[in-house]
Amino acid sequence: MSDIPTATLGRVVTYVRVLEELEAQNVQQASSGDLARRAGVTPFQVRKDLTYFGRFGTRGIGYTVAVLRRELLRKLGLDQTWNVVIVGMGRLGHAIANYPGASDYQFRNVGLFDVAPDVVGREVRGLTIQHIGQLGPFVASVAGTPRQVDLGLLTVPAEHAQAAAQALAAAGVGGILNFAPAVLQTQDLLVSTPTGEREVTVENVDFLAGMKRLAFYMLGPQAGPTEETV
Amino acid sequence: MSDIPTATLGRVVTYVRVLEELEAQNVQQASSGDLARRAGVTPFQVRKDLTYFGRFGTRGIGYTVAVLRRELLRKLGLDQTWNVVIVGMGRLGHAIANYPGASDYQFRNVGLFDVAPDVVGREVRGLTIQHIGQLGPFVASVAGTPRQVDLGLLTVPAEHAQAAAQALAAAGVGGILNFAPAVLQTQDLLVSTPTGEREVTVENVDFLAGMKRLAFYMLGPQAGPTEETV
DNA sequence: CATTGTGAATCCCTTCACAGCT
DNA sequence: AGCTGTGAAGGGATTCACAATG
Repeated sequence: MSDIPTATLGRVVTYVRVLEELEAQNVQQASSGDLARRAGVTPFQVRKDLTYFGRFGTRGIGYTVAVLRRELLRKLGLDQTWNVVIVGMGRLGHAIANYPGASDYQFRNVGLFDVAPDVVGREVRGLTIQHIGQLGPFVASVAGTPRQVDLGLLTVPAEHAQAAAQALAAAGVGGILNFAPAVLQTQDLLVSTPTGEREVTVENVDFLAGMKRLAFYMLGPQAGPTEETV
Repeated sequence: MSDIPTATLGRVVTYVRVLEELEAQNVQQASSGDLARRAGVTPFQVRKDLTYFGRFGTRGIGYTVAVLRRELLRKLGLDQTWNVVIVGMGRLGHAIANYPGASDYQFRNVGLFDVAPDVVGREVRGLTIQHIGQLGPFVASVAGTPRQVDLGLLTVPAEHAQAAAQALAAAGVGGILNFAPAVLQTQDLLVSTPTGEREVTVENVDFLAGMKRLAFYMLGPQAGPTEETV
């Protein structure tokens, strides 16, 4: 399934967002050029990217916004519900737990975890923050598909990221979105699946790195590339 | 200056972090293999990436941690102070304003902005949140180098991102770190420099997109690539 | 003798031109 | 006539092999 270039995957996620904007504006048809302009890429790129997922357009006309959106959501797995836990309920964890739009797209917070005694027990959006030690038993107790808890958001300080990731993998969480400025050593992060063990999948979101890249561009005489997605 | 591949730039920022970890552990020498392991890349990649910035190693020995770190920081512009404003003081803006480690690396918050009357006037870490209308006059009043305010962090809702970005560019802020799930149309975002006008430089940090990519990988039978940096 | 620095080879992604539909 | 879908060309980035060197 994953012979899709990761760059393409990132852009297709953007196209879905653009399609939603168009739908909200009651636009029914859109050409690759329309999508390209709004997504900040070339029409060639849009068409090529879409071919990885299927054939959705009508020659001479373009794409039907609602159809393309629905199809892409399905192919991306965003038409189903994904259970999410957050590990690390500091300010960032709180911000994300409360983020509007995270509940769109079927991402459902089902558990919040931390180690600090003064944080554990507090309630956020109807969920009680649990101690990280409860992660394993909690995941085992959740009913869901395809696994019980699909994604873990890691919002702990960098020095605890590896240990927390280990706890997530051990609990059976298959994908980690890592907000900590640290490189997770995935060879240690094994998660068991029906077909055996595999390394956990990690995506990093590092805004400090983004600031540093920006700073570097600011150095240049005529400053670097415009628009660069992390 | 910027004939450096953006992929390389992203990794070099990671190498700096790795070098800091090593320095904290009192490690004095490190080979490309050592760095590679900790950064999650190949030794080839480390060496090739470093050649874009200069020659730092000793054949047969490796790199001197302190020297390589210092040199890279200098080349990346991270040995100087960068003035930062945050536009959008919701939960995310607050989390970032309070983020520990953002003050390392010479990123200094100098101004906080929002539109909501109940937010304007509040104090965060010694800074009073100002109304977005004050952005222009405020930037003009700041003394700094190379420009007065170097970076703007955009943490407003997606539907206001373009307008807020416009305000930042008009005020003379040359680089924007965009946290909103929206594609900024940079052709409208012109900032004046000593050598004329140029488009503002934008980096996007989109954690919702990261979750969606992860969800897609979770679909695959044996799940996609491990470690993928946004 | 271990490790760097780097041209050359390879691979992958982007760009393009155009054939194929509607 | 217009726009999609795609094989082929082109360009970058990664990988590699090895010469250079403390």
